[in-house]
Amino acid sequence: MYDAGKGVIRKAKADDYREAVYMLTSIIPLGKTTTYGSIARILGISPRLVGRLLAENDNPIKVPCHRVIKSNGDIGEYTPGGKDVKKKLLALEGVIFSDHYKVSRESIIDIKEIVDP
DNA sequence: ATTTGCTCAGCTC
DNA sequence: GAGCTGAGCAAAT
Repeated sequence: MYDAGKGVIRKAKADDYREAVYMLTSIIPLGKTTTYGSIARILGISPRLVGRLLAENDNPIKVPCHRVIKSNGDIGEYTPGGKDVKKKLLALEGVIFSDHYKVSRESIIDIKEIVDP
């Protein structure tokens, strides 16, 4: 982001991406999941960044980080409570699981399908 | 199915 | 200032 008027350049750091990541995460429909890679690709950042930002999210209510999983369908990590809680939450929302820690591919959608259907 | 290499902001030394 | 770490990804084996 740039603020040319003041000649101040705000570096595109985690703070700037944070908003975008949160927004994208919060628009994931109930019962569906997305991958870190999808988000990262839209924002033009690396997948690990997405995870790092979500890990530091200060608003778990508004940002359902549990709806973001790995691209291979496996659940990533989950700071508040661990994977078990994450899986439980997802299952409760209607996400289909093929294995104990793997989400069925049908419950995974690309974030792009949401922002640009 | 498993191993390997890549990525890049943040934290630590 | 240099190096390690990590809520991952993708390609090669």
